[in-house]
Formats: sequence, C-alpha cells, structure tokens
Amino acid sequence: MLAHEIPDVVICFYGSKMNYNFNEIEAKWQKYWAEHQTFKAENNSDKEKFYVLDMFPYPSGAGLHVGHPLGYIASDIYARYKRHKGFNVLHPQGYDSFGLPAEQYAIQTGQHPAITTEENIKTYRRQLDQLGFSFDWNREVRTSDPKYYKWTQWIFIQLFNSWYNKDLDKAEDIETLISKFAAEGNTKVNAACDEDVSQFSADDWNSFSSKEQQGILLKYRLTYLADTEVNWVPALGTVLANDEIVNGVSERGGHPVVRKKMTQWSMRITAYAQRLLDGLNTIDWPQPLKDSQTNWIGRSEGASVNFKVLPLAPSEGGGITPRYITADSDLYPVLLERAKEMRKNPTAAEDKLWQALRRKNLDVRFRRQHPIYRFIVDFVCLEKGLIIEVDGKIHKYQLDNDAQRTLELEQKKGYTVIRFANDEVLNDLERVVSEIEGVLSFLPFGEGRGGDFEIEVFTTRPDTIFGASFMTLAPEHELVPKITTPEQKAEVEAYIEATAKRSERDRMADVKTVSGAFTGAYAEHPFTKEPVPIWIGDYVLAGYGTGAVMSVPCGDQRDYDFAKHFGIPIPNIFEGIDISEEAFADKEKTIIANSDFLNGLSYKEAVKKVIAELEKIGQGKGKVNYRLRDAVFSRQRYWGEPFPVYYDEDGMPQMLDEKFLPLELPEVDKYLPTETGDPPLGNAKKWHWLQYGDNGKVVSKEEFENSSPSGRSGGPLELNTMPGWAGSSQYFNRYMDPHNDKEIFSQEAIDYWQDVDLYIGGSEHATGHLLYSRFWQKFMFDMGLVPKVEFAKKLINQGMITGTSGYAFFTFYSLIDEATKKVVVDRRYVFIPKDVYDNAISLSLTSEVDQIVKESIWEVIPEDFREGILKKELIFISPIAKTHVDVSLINASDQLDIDGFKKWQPEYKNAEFILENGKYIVGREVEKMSKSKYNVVNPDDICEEYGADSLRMYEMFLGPLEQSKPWNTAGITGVHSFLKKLWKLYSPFEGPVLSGAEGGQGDVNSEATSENLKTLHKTIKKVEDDIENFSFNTSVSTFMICVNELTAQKCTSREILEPLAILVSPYAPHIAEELWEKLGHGESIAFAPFPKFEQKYLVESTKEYPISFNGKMRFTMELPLDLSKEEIETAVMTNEKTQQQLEGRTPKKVIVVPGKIVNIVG
RNA sequence: GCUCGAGUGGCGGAACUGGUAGACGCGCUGGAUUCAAAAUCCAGUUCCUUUGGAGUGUGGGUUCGAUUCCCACCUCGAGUACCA
Repeated sequence: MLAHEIPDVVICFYGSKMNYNFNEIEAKWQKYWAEHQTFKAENNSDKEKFYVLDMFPYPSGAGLHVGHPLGYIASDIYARYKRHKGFNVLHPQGYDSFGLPAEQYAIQTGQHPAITTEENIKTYRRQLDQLGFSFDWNREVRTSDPKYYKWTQWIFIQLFNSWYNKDLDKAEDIETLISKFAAEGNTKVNAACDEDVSQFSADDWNSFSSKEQQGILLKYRLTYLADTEVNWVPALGTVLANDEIVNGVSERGGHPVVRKKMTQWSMRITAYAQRLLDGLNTIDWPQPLKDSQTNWIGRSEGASVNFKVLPLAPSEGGGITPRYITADSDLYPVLLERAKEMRKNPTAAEDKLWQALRRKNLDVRFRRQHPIYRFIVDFVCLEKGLIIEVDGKIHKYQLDNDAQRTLELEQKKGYTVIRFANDEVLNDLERVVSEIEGVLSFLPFGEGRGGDFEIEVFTTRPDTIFGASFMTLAPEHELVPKITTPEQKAEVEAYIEATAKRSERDRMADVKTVSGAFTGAYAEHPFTKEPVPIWIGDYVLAGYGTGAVMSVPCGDQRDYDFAKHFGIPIPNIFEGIDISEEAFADKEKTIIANSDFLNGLSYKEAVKKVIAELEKIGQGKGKVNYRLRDAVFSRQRYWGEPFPVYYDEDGMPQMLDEKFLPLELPEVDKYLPTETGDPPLGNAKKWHWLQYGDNGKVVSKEEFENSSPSGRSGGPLELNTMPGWAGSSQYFNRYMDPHNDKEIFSQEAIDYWQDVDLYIGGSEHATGHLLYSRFWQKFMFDMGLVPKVEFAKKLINQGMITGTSGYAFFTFYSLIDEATKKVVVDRRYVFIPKDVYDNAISLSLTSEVDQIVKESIWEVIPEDFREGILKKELIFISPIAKTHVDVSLINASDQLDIDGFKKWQPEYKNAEFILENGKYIVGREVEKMSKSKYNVVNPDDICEEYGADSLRMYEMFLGPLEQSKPWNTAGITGVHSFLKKLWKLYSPFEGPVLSGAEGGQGDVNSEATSENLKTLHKTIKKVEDDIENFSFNTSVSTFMICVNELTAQKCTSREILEPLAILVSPYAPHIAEELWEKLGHGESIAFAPFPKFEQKYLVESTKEYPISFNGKMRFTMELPLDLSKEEIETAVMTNEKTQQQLEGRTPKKVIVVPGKIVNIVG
C-alpha cells in the first residue's frame, strides 16, 4: 500500500543512480551484446587472429554448479584481453551432446535422447549466458546434430580410405597401396598393418577375388574391422576403450569389465605412436599431461628375439635336430635334393592346390614336397600331422605303391594321409580345399610330431640374453596348445582354465602370488644352443609385446620370483653382484659376465653387440615397442554417430558415398539391445541401404529384399555407433566454418585460423580426447586438410573447485515415564558442539563417551526426568554421529541457521541445540561437490545475490587457475565490496544527484596527480603480466589495491578512471561496460585499446632500504636511489640504530646491493 | 612399486631471475554509526616466556643472505601399475 505513495525521485535514488545495481546492469549488457552480436568473429580480417577454446561441455541434466565455469571464466578473460590488444578473437562454444546419460534416461522413460539433450542444452545456455561470456554463439556446434556429424562420418570415410606408409611416415590414399599390390605384391610395402598379414606377389594379388582383396586391404586401412579382444561391460551392454577403464572397472558406474572377442571397428592410432610422442616436445602443454600421454604411449627400446622350439626329445645321436626335419637321417640329404628339384617343377594340379592353400590363410602351415621318413610327400602340415597327396593317372602299380606309403606313414609314423586325384583339384578346387579344412579341424595339434615353431619375444634387456634360463608365455598365447606335450597337457589346461576364471581385477589386485605351468616343450637358446624350458604364467600379459618373454631371473624380479617358486636355475651373469636375495636390475651398474662374447661389457655396449650378433644369425633385431593399442571405435549404443557403412552380399563393409551423408540415426522403439543381442540399432525398422546409381536411401529389410537386384548395391547398415570421442576429435576445426555444408571447413577459414592458440579444459581428458584429437589432426595434416600438425599450441588444465561441506553433530535420546512406563519423549535429536563430539570420538571407552554426552545434553533434559537419568533407568541415548548440513544454511562465521535447518529436514523439526554464546557452529570439511553432501553451490543463486561480475572475480580470486581449491561462499563478500567501491569511484560521473547524497561531486576533468598515475601504471603493468602468465588470482588483488589507493587519493580524474575501466573489463565486463557508458562512450568497451604501461610514472628517487644483520631484517632506512655503494654504507653505519644493533662490535663485512638491501655481517 | 605435483597464519592464498615472509581477501577482536539488525567506515590480527626472540613439513648443506638452489627423509594429492 505504501509502495504506491513513494515518490518517483526516491525510486530513482534507490534504483539506479547511486547504488551498484548489478542485476539490472548485467541483464542490460547481456542483452546489448546479444543484439549487437558484439563477439561475432569474422573469418577474414586485417587483424591478427587469436583462437581461444574451451573444452565443450556434455550438457547433463543437473546443470552447472559453481565449479564448472572456472575454465570458461579464465578463457573469457583471456579472450576479452586479446580483443583489447587488437586481435581478431575466435571464442566459440558448443555441446558434446551424444552420450550415455541421455540414453540411459531414454531406456528408463522412453523419451528420445534428442529431446532430453535439447532440454539440457537450454538450461546450460541460460546458465552460461548469465555469466556474461563473450562466446560467438553464431558458431555453436552440437555433436549430435546431423549437420555436424555428417563431417564426423566423413572423416571416418577418409580414414577408411587411407593406409599408413612407414617409409614416408604419413598416411596415404588407399589407392596408392592398391597400385603397389598390383605391381609388386606386399613384400616391399612398409606399412602400419595387422600382424597376421601373409605375403603375396603381384600375381597373387591380381588373382585374388574382390572379396579376398578387400579382406587384405582391411588389414591396412587406418580404420578397420577386425576381431578384437575388447573390454566388454555386461552391465552396460557395450565395449569400452582402454582409457574408459579404471582399475578393471568401467570409469562410469564402476561396472566389472571382461575380455571378449568381437568384430569391431578400430582406429589404427598405433601408426602414429612415434609422431604423437615427438609432437609433445613442440607444444606448450602442462608437463603432467605430457607425462601421462608419454606413459600411455609407453615407448620402450630393446630387441625382438626369435627362439626356435625344439623337438620334444633330443634326437638319437644326442644332438639337436630341428623339428621340421622329419626324414630318416641317412636318407635326408638325398631326399632333400630330390624335393628341391620337384618343387621347381610342380604339376598343374599341385601348383593350383598350393596357391589355394597359401591364400586360404589357414592358421597352420603347409610345406610342399617335403621329405618324411623315406618318402617325399606332396603337402604336409606338420603341426597336425596331415599329409595330402595329389595323384596323377591311376594304374595298378601306383595304387599299390600309394597304399603301401599310406600304410607306413599312418601306422608307423602316425600321420593322417588324404589323397586327391589331379582332376578333382583342377575341376573342383573349392570342394578339395573345404575337405582339407574339414579334416584339419578334427586333428589335434602337435603331440610330438614336430613343426617349426618360433617364439618371438620382446626384451628391453637383450644384454642379459645369456641369463635366460627359461621362457614364459602368456596363458592365452596361441602357441601354447601347439607345443604342449601330452604329459603336460592336463596341467597346462587346468592352469589356463583357472586364470581365465580370475577376473581382470583379481589378477591386478593379486600381483604377489606366483603361478604358472610347464608346457613340457623346450626352446633353443639362440647362442648357446642349450634347451630352454617353456613355461606359461599369468604375469606375462597377452596384450603387451608378443605375449612371451625370455625369462632372465637374475635380472628381473618377476622372473626371479617365478624361478625361485618353481625351482628353475638362476644363473648369474653380472660381474660382482650378489643375486642370492633378489634380482639385479640396475642398468647403469651392469657389467656382463658368463656371457661369451658379451663378457666385461657395460649395458649399452652389450646391447649394441648382442643386437648385431642376433641380426647376423637372423634371430632377432633391435626393436621399439609401444604400449599403445589401436583404439576400438564401435559402441553398442543408440545415442552416437551411426557409421556410414553397409555390408554387401559378401559381408564386406562398404562406405556410403559422401553425397549421401549424413546418414541419420534411425528411430527405434526401444533403446536396449535386441533379443538376439544386437545393438539397439538392430531395433530400427528401416536400417538397410538401397542404392541404384546415384539414388540411395535407407529402407526396411523387406523393401531391400524385394527390390530388383539388377544394378543394385547396398545391404544391412552397421548396427554399432561411434564412441563419445568421435565427435570431439575435430570440433575445434569445425568451429572455423561451422555452417559449411560443402566441406568440413573452407580452405580460407583454415588458412586464416590455423590452430587453437589457447585451449582450456580438464586434465581428465589426457589419454582420451586429447590423444585422439592429436591423432586425427595428424591424419588431417597428412591429407593436406589442415596446416598444423598439432591442433593446440598452448593448453591449460584448470583445477577442480571442491565444496566445503558443513557438518552438525548429534545424539538423540528417548524418555520413559517412571510410573506408566510409557515413552514420553521419542527420539529427540540433540545437536552438540563440535568439541564435545571431537572429545568423545577421541575416547575409546564407551562409558567415558556416555558421560561426556550425558553431561553435554543435561541442560536440555526436562528437570522431572533428571533424577531418573541419574539412576540410568529412564533414558536411552544413541551413539554420537554427524550429519551433512546444507551449505546455504551456514553463514560466514560457520554459524547454523537453526530455524532454516529445522525446516530443511522435517525429522529435525523438534531437535534441541546445545549452544555456545547463543550460536551453533558447524564443522567444515573439504569434499568434492555433490548433491548427497549438500555442498553444491548453484551459480544462479550467486548471480542473483552478488552478480555475475562478483562470481567471475571470486572464482579467479580463489587461487591459481591450475590448482584445485575449495569453494566457500562466505568469501565472495570481499570481491563484491570491491566492485561496490569501484562503482563508487565513478560517482562523479553521475548525472545531477537528488537529495544531496554523495556522487556527482568532484572534477572529472581534473588533471591526474603523479600519485594517481603511479597507482594506475603500477596496476597496468601487474595486470598485463598476470594475464599473460594466467595468474588471474593476483590481478584481482592488484585491482583491490588500486581501487583502495585511488579512493584514498580521492581520485576523480577521467585520465585515470577511463583506462582503469578497460583493465577491469576482462574480469568484470558488465560493470566495465556500464562505467564506460557513464564516462560518456556510446560504444561497447570490448574493443577499447588496452592501456599502455609507461615506466616513467613509476620512477622513484628514494628507496626504503631494509637493513639486515646476519640476514635478519631489523629496521628500514629511506635513502636516495642515486647513492653509491660507499655512500650507502656510510649512511647506514653512522645510523644510530645500526650502532644499537651492533652493541659495540665491529662488523666483519657489509654487503650493499643498491636498490635492494643492506646486510651487515658480524 | 614407479612417475609427477604440493607442504607458508584460524582459512583461501601472495612473495619477479636467492634480497623487508605472510600482499589481497575471508574469519576473528575492538571501536564509530544505528532503537536494533543489516550495510558501511576506522583500528588491530604469524607465534612466544614481548627493552627481545622464533618462524615457510623435518634434518643437513651451499651463501653475506634460502619459502626460493642442492642432499636425505616425512606427509598429502594426482596419474599409472605384473609393460618384459
């Protein structure tokens, strides 16, 4: 009622003229910036470019808390600063909007993830806008937008169409590889590829079917489909990449992970391992981040050594016969000679079958024209003991002969012999081959028949090779079933089964237990030719190196423990080292002994020598090994980018033509895997690709099957989607030209913007996003699409802002009426002071605790009951406990708002409080911000109460950007009152002021005093240095000092206040704009030139010298700066205080540093 | 275990290439203003056995002088983990 009667002038007085009305000011300027597109960046400009980037957020449903915008504030300050410095600044923002939470929500509620995402983005945008960021929102990207993911799919296609040429050390178009294959086969190609590629000649290549060729190319492409051991998370129904697994459980949700073989898309990031490592030296990124990428890539130098597996028993003569020599020894030379002759002149049928068997890529090896026993057989697979004979014309004599051979080979030597006629091979090759495959699948491995297996190991200590007294294979190693002897078979299989059962987590948690099994087989030491026993053990990992090690117990603790446990000899090959207790692994102190040609050499010398010797005998070479694995790129999820891939009738993957992109996500009824276990996209009704010439579309399975096959291409589309990091691996380049629908970005745009100058984001992306992005950038560079090999010159990891939780301490009691035995007070909470709690907690005796608690709550217990309590009859007291208190109920002095607290949690409605000085003081603890700890602070509330400028300044003021630090709302009053003081400083620029309040006074055109100028220029210098060094916390205090000084100086001069407004503007842009307007400017402050620092205003004529005695400062003396050393010394020594300090002693020495300090020693 | 980072008042933190330790802010204490509260303003605030002395995790070292450089150790945090 009264409000209506308040005259307008008063409203005006309280409204905008006098007070710092931040809500009004901030809304006004946010509107202005949006309407004027103040921060829109142009792709061509005479100005120098500067690209400031934030890691774009995943828009989660919870919205922002006060910790999230820290990095955005820092980057915004830098971006605004660079605009003042005359740069054309690109400062974009967008959303990483594909991801799990929206999908999980969809599974629970059926709401389409796109809708959830859209809603979350709205909240994010509102929260970001209210903080006054200078983002160019015209360039917003969203990874889940088909217009954006069109280009993610496009890059995928480029990767598919590329291979890595190790000779040129760059990616190339797959066509260049195809021409090489057609011209010279693959023997001379030096490419990053799968390990299981077999060699072929140009003729072989040209005779391969298209399907076979495509199968081979897949082993070379930079993204490829392969059966991979993956991290399968049953609880999530998907696979995860290595960087998404932490301690054997999923990073999100902590679900158990199991190893599983699946056909998956992978990215050949390993091709770039060395370049990813080298590139780290060229970029200004935090050392810890570089370290973790270096560790992740895990380069180690050493050697690869091949060990031949020996026959199971030494040969009769006592010597060692290689396994593949299976002929009788007396006949061997003759037979071998003949066999060689026959190999040169194969029959047509033999040749055809030989080619077919080689091309088949069976996981066993065939030999042709091989001497066995006293015969030469056409083909033999030694591992399985299978002999294949191809017969010419059949007549009686030969039939008898063949039968005799078969009989001898099968019965005496235990081989399996199958025969084919020439005609069969020539006319029906396919049947012949499949018959051979059929027989092979029935036959067991090995069992004493020989074979010529080699075990390749990787070692970083080839110098210790003479200390290798056994070998250890991972239980999963493919040779294990092939070499295990019949006697050891049961034990080995039992061990393999036992390790398979242990989860990854158990295996990691339990590294101390030594376990393993002997295979019964021996390998031959490459130099001593001694037999070396082959063991299996789970301390050898299948996924690293070759999954096999040469075990040197004297030089490796794990090998040592293994040898000790199983009683394997531990030969010592180190000069003067005792290895009776533990292995010796110090490379620097190594002198090799008992090692033939390595004796007396140091580690470095021995390594060089042994590698040369290994190369000489063809059993090894120097090798660099990486821990980095290829990255699995398939996810069994709905809410991600669909692959632009369909499978043709041969089942081979085919890329969609670029003109059909984007391939949009299909609609599905439910977001779970199908009943047959297919990923969610298997639920889509329409998910087949149908194409005739230039016309292609997504259709249903039925429509596809009913369409005319003539001229048709297409087939079922890929059911997996891309992982979270797909969309974020090139978004920084897309920002340069985000609306381009012809290209991923125009040449002009990338030529102008080049790369990111400053990238700010969290360190948790070290081995994920930041590694993958570097990989894609290098690929894009190889393709000639981007001009820079590294996408971000400088990167800063902002620290986490933690919460400051509040705790209240309580107990509760119940009272029973003595007479009626009825409960009169049930579970009454009593909140006790923190020190009572601490005191009680520190005691171990229950009775003492009881005593303390009872004493403390005594005063709140009604008098009628006190007597009963003393008799211990009427009361039940709970143990003491503490509970979180919502931080909004606590004031700056840690005092609890008791009424608010009682309303907040109904169960405390009747709680009693033991007060101290009329207050209840809570306990404080620094913890991660989370809802369950009631310590989350919402930026909306802070903006409402203190304004965005206060929030921005306070977040910077908290401490160094990269450090993690606790949030405490109480402290914000400091920066808030600074802004009020700043506002007040500009009051002379108010219009005519009513009611005689201060403001409007002071001569705005008065000349600045030298004091004013000194304060200003000191501030310019410090703030400029601070921003360049990202030391934002110290420049906030510099502003405070500046404003305090100018206020004390009663400065009203425009000459000072104008530059000051610009200095403040990056930090507190809203108030700066408003003050700028008050100063009479009609345009935004955003592009006003940064004030120029001038040394001349800081020149001093005197210095307040600290006078120290033996390094301790005792007093100061003001002296002119132009005094010489001697003059200073005289002035100091004649000073009365100096004599007082010396107490008559004569100083030994007087150190004078002009302009700095005087130190008197003695 | 290994790698990296950090230890400074009641709290967040400052101190440039070794040169006045504790800037700035919070909190606290006292005062002014006010019926009162909030807000605002002023003064003080490292500790102690206070004519002085000690002090930057601990112990040594280099130096005229060390939070800063070197060595050893302790504590906390981050990353990584049977990587051959």
